[in-house]
Amino acid sequence: MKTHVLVVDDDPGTTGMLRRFLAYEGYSVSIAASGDEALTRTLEHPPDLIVLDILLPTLSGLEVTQRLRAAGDQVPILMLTARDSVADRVEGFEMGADDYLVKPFAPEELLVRVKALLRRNQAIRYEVLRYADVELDMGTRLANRGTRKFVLSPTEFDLLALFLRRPRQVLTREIILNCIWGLDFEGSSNVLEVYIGYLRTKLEAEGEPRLIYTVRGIGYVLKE
Amino acid sequence: MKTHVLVVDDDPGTTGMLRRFLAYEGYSVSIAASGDEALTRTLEHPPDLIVLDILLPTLSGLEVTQRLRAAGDQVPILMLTARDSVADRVEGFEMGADDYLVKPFAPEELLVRVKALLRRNQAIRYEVLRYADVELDMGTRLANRGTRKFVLSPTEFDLLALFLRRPRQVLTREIILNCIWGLDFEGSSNVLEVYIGYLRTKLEAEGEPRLIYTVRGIGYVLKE
DNA sequence: GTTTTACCTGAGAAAAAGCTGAGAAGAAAC
DNA sequence: GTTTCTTCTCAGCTTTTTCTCAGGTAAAAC
Repeated sequence: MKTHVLVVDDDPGTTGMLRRFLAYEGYSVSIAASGDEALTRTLEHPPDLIVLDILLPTLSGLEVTQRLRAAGDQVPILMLTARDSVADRVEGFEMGADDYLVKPFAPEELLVRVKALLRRNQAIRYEVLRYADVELDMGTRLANRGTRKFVLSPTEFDLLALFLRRPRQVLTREIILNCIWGLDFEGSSNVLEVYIGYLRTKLEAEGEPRLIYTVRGIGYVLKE
Repeated sequence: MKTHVLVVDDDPGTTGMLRRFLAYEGYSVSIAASGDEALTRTLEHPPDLIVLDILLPTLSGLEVTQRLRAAGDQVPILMLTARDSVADRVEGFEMGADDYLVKPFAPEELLVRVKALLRRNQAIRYEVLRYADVELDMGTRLANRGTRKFVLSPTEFDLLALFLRRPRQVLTREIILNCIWGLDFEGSSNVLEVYIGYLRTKLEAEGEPRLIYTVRGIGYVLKE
């Protein structure tokens, strides 16, 4: 399946050029000429990347970005600006754009940035964490131990991911609390114990051997 | 092994100050005065974090960042800018810097950001302490003498670590009590003797030769 | 050789740390 | 509006760790 790029611009010259150029480079391309057309197309057929002009009819590129991010859409966005307006650039980043390009630009320059964004995004999207017979797919958010699949709540998921990124390392309670709950000090709460309990019942069900060990007075480890 | 910070600036005043300050805070510090020196040093001995001035001879901080990121290096970068230039800031983030600080800055402020970046990246390096045939892994918290593994309680662990950091050196009872128990004076307690005993039974089990010797009237030594 | 001092060690009390079931409060889905 | 899911707190319980005590042993002093 080809990587799909949505190009949003109201100038037919620009869109035509980008369509030909990106198609030639092996991408499948669709075009939108206005802000709300961009949103509609994104909902109908989510692209892998959006090239988005700032100056658009109906909704500006900034507004499109803002709405997509508000809806939780993480698609990489490459913004195009007519002039090198620092204010626009800053605002764009604030809204959640991932990169910028100033018009006029050389098509090769756009290609470099498109590739960089896709690489960055794919690396994150398709990461699967593994240790022993445990797998955690960061894309689908599914977990399994051997053939047994199980689902995790958001916090359980983050916690397991943290352990899977540092197998065999003892993670101190302090580090875990800080990474997962953002707590800088250890209060009187015992959330951590509770969530370790939750994770164990899911991770070590059906009499499977222990994977999360407690290191008394320090924290916990993931190990065989 | 200490966390390693590379400071890149062409002003000897700044680098000298940062070297002393960061060294005092427990980091190992190296200095580069130009952009390509920074790249060379990073390749030779990858640091855990880079403090990078924007204005540099040969290659600017922005270019250094760009090249490192292009090479797939994910090391956290803290940028220093002479003035609060929004354009520089945006460009810096675009290139892949992780945080920035406007000169002049208070050293404490830098420290806060350095710590935050290191924590975020979890670039905490653990060392393995060794003496004779004893190993103590600070990351996994596993101890072994030769092939025999054993586990230690938190206090036993701290005590053994203290000895392993100063092999062959006599540690006075006063120093040990202060380091491990935070006691400033020697009360009527005999915790120290008890814990030396615990450590010996674990460290010198199965007829292995003595490693912790008592120096009567003074304290204890770790030696062969 | 005896006394004194410092240290060792077994037993067990006290304290700390961690586990788990029950359930309240809030958020999200229906 | 109701139901479900998620997060978090609380309280009782279990386990481990820490520390004290008391009697014993070894080294130094006399």
